[in-house]
Amino acid sequence: MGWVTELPEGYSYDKSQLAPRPVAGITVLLQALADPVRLGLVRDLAESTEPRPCGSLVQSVTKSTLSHHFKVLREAGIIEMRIEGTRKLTSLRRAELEEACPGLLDSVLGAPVTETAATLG
Amino acid sequence: MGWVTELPEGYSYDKSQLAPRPVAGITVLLQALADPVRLGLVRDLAESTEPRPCGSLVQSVTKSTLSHHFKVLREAGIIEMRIEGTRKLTSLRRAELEEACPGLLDSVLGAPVTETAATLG
DNA sequence: GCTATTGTTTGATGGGGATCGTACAACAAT
DNA sequence: ATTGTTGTACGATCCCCATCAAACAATAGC
Repeated sequence: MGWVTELPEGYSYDKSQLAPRPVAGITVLLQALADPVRLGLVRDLAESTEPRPCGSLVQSVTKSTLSHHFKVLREAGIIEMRIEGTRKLTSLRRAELEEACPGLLDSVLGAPVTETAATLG
Repeated sequence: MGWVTELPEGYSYDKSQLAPRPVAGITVLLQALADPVRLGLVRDLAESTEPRPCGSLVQSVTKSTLSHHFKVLREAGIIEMRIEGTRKLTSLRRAELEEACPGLLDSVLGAPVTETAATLG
């Protein structure tokens, strides 16, 4: 494993990202959901009962951008990931969200899809 | 009323702001609520049954900034205002919000106040 | 070893938004 | 008219964020 000792310049994965975070406060939650791409991700995740690999979701955006959005959702405690081979399976943390802010997810998911990534830019 | 005919340079109030707008789509709604100052305003409005003048709410911010936030809330269809003398009385549009996105306002108002303007901004 | 796949990190860029100060609008009252 | 009160518009500034390209991390399989 030579790569562990020869990192370019403080470059490495942040493995703590895999530990699910506590659900954030209401403002951070709303900020995380108030983006059309992220809301689309959450909608897609809500529709499938099984956890899904990142790449199987919305394509209107680059991998790096998608990874950024996943990070925001993770840090807000909205989603969690687990490694499976070279993939990371993502799932909604419905129970934790419901406990932290009852009704929020349901009301957001129940709202009509008015804006998409294309609509808002 | 000489002031009506002698505007400096396209400078005038936008009177259409007083006509209540239709409640915006979910993304715009969430964006409007995802700011600690605006969320504080909404909380304050929700606590008082009577409409309140703008100046009687949160003071952590300048008048102009406050006016900006009210504009955002108005354009999202979250609040409405009516003129009374030199004041403008503001009120939450609970029924319209409930119809557009059932449960959203209740879940947001029910969430604990974790972040304030001081905490985040 | 090498290669392919999947996701992350960094750095750069562009746009939007929160904030403020200042000037103005609109009305009330004297 | 002048003054006071309440809110709005404009311009400037600053900071955050969404986006991308390119390089890397980590695993799987040959």
